[in-house]
Amino acid sequence: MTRRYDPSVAEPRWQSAWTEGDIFRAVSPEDAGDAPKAYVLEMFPYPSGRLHIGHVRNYAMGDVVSRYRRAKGYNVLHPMGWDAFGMPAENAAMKNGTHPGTWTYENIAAMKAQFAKLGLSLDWSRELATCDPDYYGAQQAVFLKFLEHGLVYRKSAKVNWDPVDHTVLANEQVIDGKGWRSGAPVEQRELTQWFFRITDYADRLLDDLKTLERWPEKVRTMQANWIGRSEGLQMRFPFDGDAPEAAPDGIEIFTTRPDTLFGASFIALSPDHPLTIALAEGSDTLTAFRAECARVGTSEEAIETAEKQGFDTGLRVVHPFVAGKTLPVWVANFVLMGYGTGAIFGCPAHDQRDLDFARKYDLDVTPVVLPPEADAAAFAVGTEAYTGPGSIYQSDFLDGLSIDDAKSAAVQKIVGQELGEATVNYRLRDWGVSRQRYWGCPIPVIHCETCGVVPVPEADLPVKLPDDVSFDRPGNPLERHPTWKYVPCPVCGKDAIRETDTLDTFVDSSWYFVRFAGDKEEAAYWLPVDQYVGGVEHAVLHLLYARFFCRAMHDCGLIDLPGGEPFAGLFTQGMVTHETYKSASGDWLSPDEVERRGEDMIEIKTGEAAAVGPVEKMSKSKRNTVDPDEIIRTFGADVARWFVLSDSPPERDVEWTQSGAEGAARFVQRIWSLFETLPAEAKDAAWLNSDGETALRRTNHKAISAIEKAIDEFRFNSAVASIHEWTGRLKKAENEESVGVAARHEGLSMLARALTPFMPHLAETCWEAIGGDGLVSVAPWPTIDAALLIDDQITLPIQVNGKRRGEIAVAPDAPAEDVEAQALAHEAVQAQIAGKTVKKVIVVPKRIVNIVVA
RNA sequence: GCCUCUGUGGCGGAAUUGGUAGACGCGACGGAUUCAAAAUCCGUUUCCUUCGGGAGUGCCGGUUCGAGUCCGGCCAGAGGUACCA
Repeated sequence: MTRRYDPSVAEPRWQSAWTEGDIFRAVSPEDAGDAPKAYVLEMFPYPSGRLHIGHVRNYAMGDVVSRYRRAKGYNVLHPMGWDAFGMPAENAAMKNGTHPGTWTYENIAAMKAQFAKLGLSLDWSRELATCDPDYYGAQQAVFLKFLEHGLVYRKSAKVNWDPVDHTVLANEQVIDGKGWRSGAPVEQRELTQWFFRITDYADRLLDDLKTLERWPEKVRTMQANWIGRSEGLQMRFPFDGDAPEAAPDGIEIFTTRPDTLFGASFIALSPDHPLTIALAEGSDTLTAFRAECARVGTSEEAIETAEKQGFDTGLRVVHPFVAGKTLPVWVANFVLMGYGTGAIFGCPAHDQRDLDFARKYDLDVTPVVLPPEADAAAFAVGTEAYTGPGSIYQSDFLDGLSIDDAKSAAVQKIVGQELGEATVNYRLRDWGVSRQRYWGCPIPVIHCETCGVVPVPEADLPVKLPDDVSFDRPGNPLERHPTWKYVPCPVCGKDAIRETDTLDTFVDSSWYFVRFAGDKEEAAYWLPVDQYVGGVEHAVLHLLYARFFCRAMHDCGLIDLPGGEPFAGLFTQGMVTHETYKSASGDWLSPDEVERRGEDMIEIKTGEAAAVGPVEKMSKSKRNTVDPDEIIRTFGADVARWFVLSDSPPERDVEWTQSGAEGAARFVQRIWSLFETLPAEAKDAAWLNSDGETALRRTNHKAISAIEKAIDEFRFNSAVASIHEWTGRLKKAENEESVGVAARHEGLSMLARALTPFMPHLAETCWEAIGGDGLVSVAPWPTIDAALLIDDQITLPIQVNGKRRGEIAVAPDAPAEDVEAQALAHEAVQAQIAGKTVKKVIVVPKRIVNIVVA
């Protein structure tokens, strides 16, 4: 009779053994010998207070890689820390009156206790929290270095302003154009803010994407599109008649389609264009229009999805190519000031947005690109702009040219007329880092009336956040603190004012992995991160900022990372989702408030039927969250880890189900029963050299090979499937007389080691049971005997006209003629081809045979 | 709106470079064991079928001896959209 494996006993026991042995501490470069290094990192968590299953999935994946690399002989660095600044701490402070620091550090303690139960192979000796003055002080030093190197500057930029709460709102806090607390329509305000010159690096950030071979293609594409390099024409349209004072030389526009200049029917200015602002001073209606545009907030999504609105300024500009032709100048809400020059020319026939606008305001639509094969006399544009290929027509000197040739010709002409020149434009904007909030890294500068902006002297760093702040009213507590901001100017000694803005929390996360890696010298050894694992939601912002930051740090001499790439390998994992439930009265129910009875879902408390809703991302509001602690208490950490790695491919979402967790728990016992039933003498048993033994040994070695490949390719669900199949085979072998205990022992010894990255506690117990040496967590990965991976015979499917009709067994290296003959001789195949002519036989070695008949 | 991705049985999903669609797991059903149950073990499980076979990977079309995979066009969902992290 086997005794059950009890995770509640085994897991704490092994966790203590690992901690006592300090086995996950990274070995310093000088002690590492020949071992290659592997820096494995998961995106560090925001200390919200509780780990959720999504975290468990993220860290389980990183732990598989980390433990696997360790077993393969790598010197592994696998650290953990806390992305500890941010808005939720301030929101909690406003709601509960707790200090953001207290709230944050309590959350860190609670989450660290949860981490400990997961059995992760983390090196906690390098733990950091970004809200620790040690960390943000070092960050302030980096900021000042950037400032010194001209990578930081100040300019005016817009923020969402809540006119009732008198506070700046994050985009997230603007809901349908209204402040989330006050409900008041948001306004826009211009503030002087700090910016990082990320656009100076646009070309490098774009070009170097090519070198990131171990990044997902989609992330590289997203970043390339985000940077958005486009070659085009910057030109000006002089005014027809007197120019307004604000734009004496005309209106500068940027276009990527100079080939369609003959189709131009209007000029559109951004509501924030200097000319628009100047015109609004003398026009109440334009002022009102601008205010209307500001209502939607500052997010690109809101601006782009808002209904297209225009305002006719009454001004007209002259067309550069057509004598006597003039174009009206409009202000349009879809033109962004941040891109190009903040002004465009509209060619409705070949741009959908321009067309929608032109139809709404009854502006000319003149097609100038004729689709291939189209008839010039008949071609017309209705409600759909034509953006495809074709040749230029109705365009004087451009007639008959291809789009590309016409672009060059138009640019050349404009250059000749001294109206503009070819330019490269980026969608990427400089990174605004100023935040009007308390819980962030103070920007280490002082504003002096005499000396201007003065950096805080390095000896005075860190500029610490004051603790005595209040959150009883909205706004930045640093701004209204009685003393904090009043300091003498470091240069002249006169009264001066500290900067009260703090840095964007994306700055904190742009270099934490550098900090983990130690001082400049040690970081040069560890960097870049070999495998980074995190959510795909960070594909652009965080991952682009970190790439910029490392280049900037290298260029300032702060780190030694010539390529500038922080993450050599990247994996983006999917979310954990769960069914949602609603009670009869329509309230959200959590999974532990319902139970399944047959086909129906019942609310336990009331006994009433509960409605099962769609599977969605776990969220507090929908109450469809699952607490990892609860899972660990019930099933153990190994089950939680195993389940989140099991079913779905890591890059896709996985749905948490109770039955799936129960299945994983059963599997744990099944594995344990394999080890429990192996006789003690198996360790020293002799080989039988029987066919049965060879067959099992083939399975063992093939399984390890498949698992290795799956881990290398980040297909953990495939590794899990392989382990399932393998254990099924090992279970069968218990009752096969032709299989000796030596082969079973080999299999189990390999299995224990293969399980270690996934279920380390169970693996330790199993390893111990078969008399393994020391801790399996530090045991080397099994060695594969390549000879055992090759089969003598393989099964080949036979198709007739692409339909499978049978299969034959052949040697892997059988000549094609023999395979063909054997296939044609097959009984079922004969029946299919009887009375027909065999036109062709396709033999794909080791794959398939297809017989084509007529 | 724009960028990116995803879509395969009752469910999660598997399927080298285009080569046996449904591995593996969950659920369900049947059986063994048991006084009975739990646990465990074994088996069946894409759909239709006249049992020969036929259909089938979101929808429509194309390329190919052969398409889940490649191409064109749709539809639906997800992530991002620069102050959520």
